[in-house]
Amino acid sequence: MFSTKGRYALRVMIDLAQQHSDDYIPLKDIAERQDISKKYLEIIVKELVHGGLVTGVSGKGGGYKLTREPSEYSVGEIIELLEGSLSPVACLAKDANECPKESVCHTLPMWTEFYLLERDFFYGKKLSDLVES
Amino acid sequence: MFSTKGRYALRVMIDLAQQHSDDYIPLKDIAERQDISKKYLEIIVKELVHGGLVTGVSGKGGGYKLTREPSEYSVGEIIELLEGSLSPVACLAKDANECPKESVCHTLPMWTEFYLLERDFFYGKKLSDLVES
DNA sequence: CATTTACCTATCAAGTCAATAGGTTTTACG
DNA sequence: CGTAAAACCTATTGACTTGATAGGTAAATG
Repeated sequence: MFSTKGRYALRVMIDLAQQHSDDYIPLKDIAERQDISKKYLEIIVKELVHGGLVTGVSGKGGGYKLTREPSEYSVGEIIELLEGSLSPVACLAKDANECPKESVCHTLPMWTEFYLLERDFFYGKKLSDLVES
Repeated sequence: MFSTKGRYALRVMIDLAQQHSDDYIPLKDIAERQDISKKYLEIIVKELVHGGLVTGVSGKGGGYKLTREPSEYSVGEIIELLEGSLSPVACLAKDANECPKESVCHTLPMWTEFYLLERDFFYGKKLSDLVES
């Protein structure tokens, strides 16, 4: 199951996409609209900034803004940034050390197949798809 | 990510399927072959018994046995029994209380679509498919 | 009656989750 | 220059989950 980090990040991104204004949007406004603690959102938005998905500007009139068009974000990259990996099992995650039983594992082909399916699905979905619906 | 409970359960089921003997297989043997703590497997196998996927017999000569042919088990039911649900989000899980924002949720259709995809995948995969590979 | 096995209850250390708390720095505006 | 608004930063917390371990009881076989 996906945690709130990935799901809230998605909601923040959708919220920003819906404003289609060139202004910076204060986190306070997003938190109120989405009914999520602003303090908790800070943690999540920080990662979005570090990942280059949004830009933040301090001070009065500041806030956050998308760095690209909504159609240029995939849901997969947003979730993967916050959740770490979409992999169903640890041995397939990017930073995994190779499993010694890999060559005799009866389940690895299935996990790999599912992982590809999942990636195709979430990288195929664009942020703009969610805004419109 | 799936936890060890679901993954170990799958390995136990595969191990049992591979014995294709009509004898009961002691958990000790399975634990040694799979290199998993027998004590920990007890917890997992108990749930397989309660779910009716295997039968257990106590005493000398006892152990565990599948209740059906390997081709009659789907991977989905095994994982779902141990992991609780395949749902990517809490609001889609079986015992979920209805979300008040359901009607305005921009992500629910995507989660639902993914959930169906996932279920199709794991219920389509049979235990026999894993044993052969 | 001794051995082997499943079966049962409880406990535990470490980690993760979902926040909260309390600040500092940056910027715009009057 | 001062003040308000905003991002940004570090730390902490309580509850829960994970992945086991411990120590027994009950059942079946020879």
